[in-house]
Amino acid sequence: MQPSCISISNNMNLKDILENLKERGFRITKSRKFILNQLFNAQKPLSPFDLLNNIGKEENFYPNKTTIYRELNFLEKQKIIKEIHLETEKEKRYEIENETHHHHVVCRGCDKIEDVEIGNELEKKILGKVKNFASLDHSLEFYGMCNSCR
Amino acid sequence: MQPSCISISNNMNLKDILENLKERGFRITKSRKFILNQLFNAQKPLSPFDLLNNIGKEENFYPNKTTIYRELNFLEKQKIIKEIHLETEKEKRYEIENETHHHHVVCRGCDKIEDVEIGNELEKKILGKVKNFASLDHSLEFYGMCNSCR
DNA sequence: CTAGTTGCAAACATTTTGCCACTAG
DNA sequence: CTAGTGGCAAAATGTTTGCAACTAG
Repeated sequence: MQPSCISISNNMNLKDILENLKERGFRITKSRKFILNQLFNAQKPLSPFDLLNNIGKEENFYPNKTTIYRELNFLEKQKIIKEIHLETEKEKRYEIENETHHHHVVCRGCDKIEDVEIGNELEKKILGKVKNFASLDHSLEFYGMCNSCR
Repeated sequence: MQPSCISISNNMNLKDILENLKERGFRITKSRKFILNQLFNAQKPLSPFDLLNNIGKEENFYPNKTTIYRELNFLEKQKIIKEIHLETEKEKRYEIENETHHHHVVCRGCDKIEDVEIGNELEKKILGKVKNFASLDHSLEFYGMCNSCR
């Protein structure tokens, strides 16, 4: 059963998200809660590898690698999480979608990742530079050396 | 023999680049010329897959897959080409480095890729948004539907 | 009960490595 | 001649698939 469309309003918490999924016929499972918990508590976007690594640290529950990948794809399709591509690594990363729009800066030294907000006005100016394309989306990420690494 | 540092000045042509490499102890080989030729003539950044596909179309010369990857890495290290990451695909793409700084817009429909220039002023404003990081670099790519696809 | 979910093994796609042979200069 | 380069097979990495078994509601 795949209900038509989804609209996760901004700033939903973990409980709301799970509730919303349940109403739409999906289940609340351990893996689902595990991944969402991890992403909600992480200070930065997590990769499948990160998640696999964190398995078993909090409770003795050991989901399979396949489950992690499948669940991440599912949550992305539901627009609950979003994919982040960083040039400094080949793995994808994911973060909770329902946050204010932001970008990231990655330290080339220690791989630290911080959020960067550039403001609505600048965002609009940037998008305004592209002509003849509709449904325009964009990715903007920064790479540099943080204070402690240089 | 790996000479210390390189500075490819802007707007070098293929001959200059090869000359520069030769002076620094590297060789002018068929694979090297093949890849650079392809990248110079392409209308968009090329992936290893694209290059492998174009093998044998112009001359009967059949470099190995490994060679393509190795050469791309070499040329990138020499700052002759640069890597482009597009969210719509998992392969890396490469383009000649010595062009004016620009970004890309990718059509989600037909995968067409066009260059986007946003101007020095805006570039500076964007970089100015990141504090406490040095040697700051950034990637900015757009994704949307082109006129013919929507 | 039953559709959604999981585990396992195996397949896949992309990229890298080791090692030896080859070649541009 | 010799360091730089290339070919081949195999490994490594990250992700997906097929299928049968399991489970939340």
